[in-house]
Amino acid sequence: MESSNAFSNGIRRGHQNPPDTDDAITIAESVFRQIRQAIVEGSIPTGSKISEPELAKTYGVSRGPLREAIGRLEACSLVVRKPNVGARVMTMSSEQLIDIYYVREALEGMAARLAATQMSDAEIDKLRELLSMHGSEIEQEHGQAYFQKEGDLDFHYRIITGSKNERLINLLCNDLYYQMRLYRYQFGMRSRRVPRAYNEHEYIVDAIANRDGEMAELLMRSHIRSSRKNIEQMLKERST
Amino acid sequence: MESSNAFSNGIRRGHQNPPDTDDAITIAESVFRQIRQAIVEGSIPTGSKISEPELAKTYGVSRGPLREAIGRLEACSLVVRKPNVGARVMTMSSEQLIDIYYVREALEGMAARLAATQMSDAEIDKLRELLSMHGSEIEQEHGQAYFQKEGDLDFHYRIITGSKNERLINLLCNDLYYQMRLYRYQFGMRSRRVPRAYNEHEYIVDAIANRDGEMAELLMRSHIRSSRKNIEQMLKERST
DNA sequence: TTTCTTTATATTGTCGACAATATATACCAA
DNA sequence: TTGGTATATATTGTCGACAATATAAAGAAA
Repeated sequence: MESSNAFSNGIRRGHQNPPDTDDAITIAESVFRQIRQAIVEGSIPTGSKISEPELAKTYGVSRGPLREAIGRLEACSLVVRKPNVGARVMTMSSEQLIDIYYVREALEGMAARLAATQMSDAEIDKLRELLSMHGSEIEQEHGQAYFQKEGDLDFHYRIITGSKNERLINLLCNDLYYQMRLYRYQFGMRSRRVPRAYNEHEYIVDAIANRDGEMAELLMRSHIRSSRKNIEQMLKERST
Repeated sequence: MESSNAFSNGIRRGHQNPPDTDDAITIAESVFRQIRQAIVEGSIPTGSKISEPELAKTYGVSRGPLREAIGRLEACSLVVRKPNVGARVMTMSSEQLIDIYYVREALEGMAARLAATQMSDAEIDKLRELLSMHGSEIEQEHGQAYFQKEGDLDFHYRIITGSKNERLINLLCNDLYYQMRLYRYQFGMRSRRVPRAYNEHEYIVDAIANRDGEMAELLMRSHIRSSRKNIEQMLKERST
């Protein structure tokens, strides 16, 4: 089930969506998105082999565009390919997961810093709206659902795009965040820090609203660092 | 002319090079590297169209592997592709260049922080050697050559790999740094801050040797920020 | 039985040809 | 001449078939 946020088709070009003309959809691109979705949802389990003839039949396409799709999946690290052997859906080791958190800390910290100067007042207002909506959802469902779903990602997504830094946006939204979603499926762990995380979100928005980039970066980094430590703790408990 | 540093064939997998077995080279991969080299060197000028039939003839391969190569070039943003139209070698706008510097500031700052705890004493020693070698080169040639060549990149490269963070390494060394090299060709601007940059490098190594990650990150970020401001200044002067 | 070699099978990599789309040229009307 | 339409050309996207490589199965030697 495709969620309603903006992850679905990646990022458009540039800062403002220009007249959405002529982004013709090719078969390769289409099957790429389908497979990506299947991987992130877990329909194609992690570690499983990507058989070209099999998938070609499944999606009713030739091997040509399929291989191109696999190439793109490899580019965003969702599959790993060995020459003359084939491609497998990535499996994230604990170390790799932690690695990603460090990258996120650096990148999203910068995004928050830039967002503090680049986001329009209107965007900030909308972000506040989103957050308060999340707040009431959490009260209703005792915080279970929100972070399970894509709500948390939605918040981060807004700030990332708010940075208006094309490269930053592409890196985070087209690569890392799909891997994060895959990991959520693979590890299937629930966050125990929903209320704290929500509060941290609020502080971050405050800093951005105050146009305090330095503070926004600090808070975002701390926020992601806490997530990482939470994960590390869980991994430790799990391994004993 | 391929320089002798390790950029040539990207990054191996993992932290230590495992027995270099079975990384069979496919035609697509081979032509990918050739074209990438040509783009970075300027043999294929920025903005020019990538004609599939033409390049296929040039490199003596079929369009199949060539298209795969182009796909990989697109993945690291060296070419930009429009469906049903074709691919062009990327042209970096000033804004895009600045965008990259922000990403580098975040990522390499984190790399320096991690390197301070992850690099072995031996690695740090070697880094010091490299740096002092650079120092004497600068004295000899009055600082002209060093940063023109890949020496500067070499230094940064060491620290990035020193982070031992696979994801970080891939992002920086496989994507961003090729684009930096392309930009150096496209803009063709010489740095006026060679002596200062060299000193900054020394401070960074000191911080790493002291195992002071916090400081290393601060210094690296400051170092890259200065580069960015230098570029911004040049761009301003150039535009008037 | 185990281990190595050899054969058979399947999958990936590569190629050339065809279809679909976009660009360039020629033509006509105003 | 200018503008628009229609044709012609070239390029990209897609397909099916063949070659090269790896994996699985079968057989031989210890």
